[in-house]
Amino acid sequence: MNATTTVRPGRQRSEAADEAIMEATLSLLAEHGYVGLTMAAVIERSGVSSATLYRRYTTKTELVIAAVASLFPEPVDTDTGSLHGDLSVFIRHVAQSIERRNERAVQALRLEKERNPELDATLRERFLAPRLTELKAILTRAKQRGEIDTIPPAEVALSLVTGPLYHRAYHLDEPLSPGFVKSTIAFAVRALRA
Amino acid sequence: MNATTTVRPGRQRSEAADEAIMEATLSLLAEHGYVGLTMAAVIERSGVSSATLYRRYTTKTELVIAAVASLFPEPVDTDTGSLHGDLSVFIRHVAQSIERRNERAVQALRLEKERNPELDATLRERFLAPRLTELKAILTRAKQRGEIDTIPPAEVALSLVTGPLYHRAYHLDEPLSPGFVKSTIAFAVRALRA
DNA sequence: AGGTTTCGAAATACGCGAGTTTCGAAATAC
DNA sequence: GTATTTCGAAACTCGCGTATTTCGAAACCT
Repeated sequence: MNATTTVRPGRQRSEAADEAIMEATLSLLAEHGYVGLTMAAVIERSGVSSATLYRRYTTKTELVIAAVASLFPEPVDTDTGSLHGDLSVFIRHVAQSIERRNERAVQALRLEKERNPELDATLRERFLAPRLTELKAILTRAKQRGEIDTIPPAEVALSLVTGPLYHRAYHLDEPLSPGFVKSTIAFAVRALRA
Repeated sequence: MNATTTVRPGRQRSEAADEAIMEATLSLLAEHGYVGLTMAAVIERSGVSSATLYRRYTTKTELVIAAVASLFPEPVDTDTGSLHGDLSVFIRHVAQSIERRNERAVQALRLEKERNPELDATLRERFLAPRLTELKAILTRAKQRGEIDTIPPAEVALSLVTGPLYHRAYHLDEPLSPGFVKSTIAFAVRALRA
């Protein structure tokens, strides 16, 4: 009924092309970063023609923002009844996300955020906000159960809890093995029980 | 006496130009990343002519590797007599390094490491190795004092101890305030006293 | 002093990436 | 069926980045 769903005459836009473009953009971002991403590479990998790509996104910036905005972090239910259980689910979820492609694509946009406020806002909304909300809920429940005395700022807690995962993956280039994830969980629980 | 110190006839290479090139390269790396770094920008910011730059480094890769290799992490004496004291010095040192330019330049090379083994090796040797050595010494002393039972792998400990700092600086874009650094130190001490 | 090298300034060749356009074929609303 | 729109393929313009070269001036070893 509204403007976006109005059916236009003529041939309809291929949904397969849409998905192929997003897929190619995200994987190329993860591999080569924002500056290293080329429209030509997107065209080649997606198998789409240049006319098709440019009719949807006239600039590279537009394309990247659309690709990032298409990402929805899968929601998680972390309410297990204990701080250790909640953090365990939360940390494993983040670890899985890091080892997939999306998080690498996001990470590759770090320098670009400073130059592109819209990109920065999109990233915060899609990735940071959900994590902060979830962690805040975990801390609130722990407080109610008496497992922690005071609730630290969610942003501080997020850095303490997930920082080690990113460091191992991106600085050391080591896999997030089950053993390492377990260590991270144990340390996070001890840290928050101040 | 050896080949590198042989005095050549004619005008000597300007040491000021050497430093200006390294300085410009590192700051531009931190700002724009490897792909975003251009020889023209190095020439402009360093105030050096293109002939001067290219006589020293014929390719961009060569220039970047030289710039990274020119970095010497300032050594720190972390031996204070207690685990808390040692980690306090260590973590503050890393935090300062992150807020300076060099660490940002190194971070910007993350994607490039995968394509350039020589760069990867240089980075590990200059940045990772000294940190691991220092942390290992801290852990060994703590073990001898009986402050910890077992010595964890140095790489695991490094991620747990410094990961939060990088996360806050690079993911949240928040400053490493004294309060946050203090939290990180407290977290690390509690974590290692398993 | 003479020969050698580096210096800054500038011009140049060359390739690559962004963005546009043209073309004929295919799909679809009406 | 007809008009409209999208499709892939391909050619094209334009600017920018890499790398090279030329030139005269300046610095420096012997």
